[in-house]
Amino acid sequence: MMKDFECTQESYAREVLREKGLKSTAQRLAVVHVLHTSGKSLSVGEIHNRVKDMLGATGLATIYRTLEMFEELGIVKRLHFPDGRHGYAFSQGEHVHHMVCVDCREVFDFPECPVESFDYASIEKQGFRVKDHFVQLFGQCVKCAEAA
Amino acid sequence: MMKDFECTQESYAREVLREKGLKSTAQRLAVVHVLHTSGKSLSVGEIHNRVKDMLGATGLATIYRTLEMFEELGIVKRLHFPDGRHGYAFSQGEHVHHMVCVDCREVFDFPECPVESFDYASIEKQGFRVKDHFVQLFGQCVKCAEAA
DNA sequence: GAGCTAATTGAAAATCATTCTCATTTGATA
DNA sequence: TATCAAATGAGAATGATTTTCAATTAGCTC
Repeated sequence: MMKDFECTQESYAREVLREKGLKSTAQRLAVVHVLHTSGKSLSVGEIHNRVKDMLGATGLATIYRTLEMFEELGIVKRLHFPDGRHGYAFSQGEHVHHMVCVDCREVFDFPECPVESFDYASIEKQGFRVKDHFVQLFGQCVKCAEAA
Repeated sequence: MMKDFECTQESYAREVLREKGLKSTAQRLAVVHVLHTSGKSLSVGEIHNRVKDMLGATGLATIYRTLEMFEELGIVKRLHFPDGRHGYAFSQGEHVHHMVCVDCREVFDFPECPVESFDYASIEKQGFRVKDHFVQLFGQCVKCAEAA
């Protein structure tokens, strides 16, 4: 039970989990595997289904718990879609932002942060202290552009 | 029934509604009023409560319908919070982004768009055509910084 | 101002998403 | 391999959102 599908991403997750004294369960590694190999962002339900394909019966609550934990650990990133839905994508801890194809939901990284270089002067003048930011691009990927 | 609380923002909303052939109902104008005067982003439930204070019994579904419609019309903007919740803020159609105080949820605009000036070259090279973006800053406003 | 009509609403049910509870199982360590 | 806290599964509970449909109303027209 477990292994078979081990790869760099799972090792990375194992490492982060160990550091925090958390257990590397089959379910948790399966979530990493599913998100990493899918290449696109997935909804909670999709993740649940794919994990069930790998492991058999798996509680939905476990998926929720795992995703919440992984987000805090920086292993996954929650994405918001224009239609109000959201999904999760694998993310190896670094500061990257994502572009999402609105058609196929595939996720692409762009490591240059558009906000990083932005001059906060006018904002800080109002006394607002910026602590974090959320940036996400929407568009259409090559494949979907061609298909259209 | 209606009026009393008419102001520039309501007029603006009326105008947008008329242009689209939609009706300016008391409920719709109340949503505009509530969002505009609150100055901060509100959850659907908060909006519902405040509208009920103004108008008496009002269906929650109407609030949902109104917010969805207003978002399409550019009258309100949906904001996402780090904890997964979301809220709505008044927005007069222009392209602005928002900073949200994570403590009091007050919303501040910043009209300069950090992404606008960003060089998409490396992205477009991948064939990805950027169509829209979502940018939101999180931080702490003066009042909350002082209170802490 | 009254009448007409399509758009809008309220209320409750239905659906969908998320969290909680608790008995059972399992990973990590010794 | 025995131990035990951590993690899981199943389903109930909660919360958010959408749908349905009969009743109401805004925006005409006269």
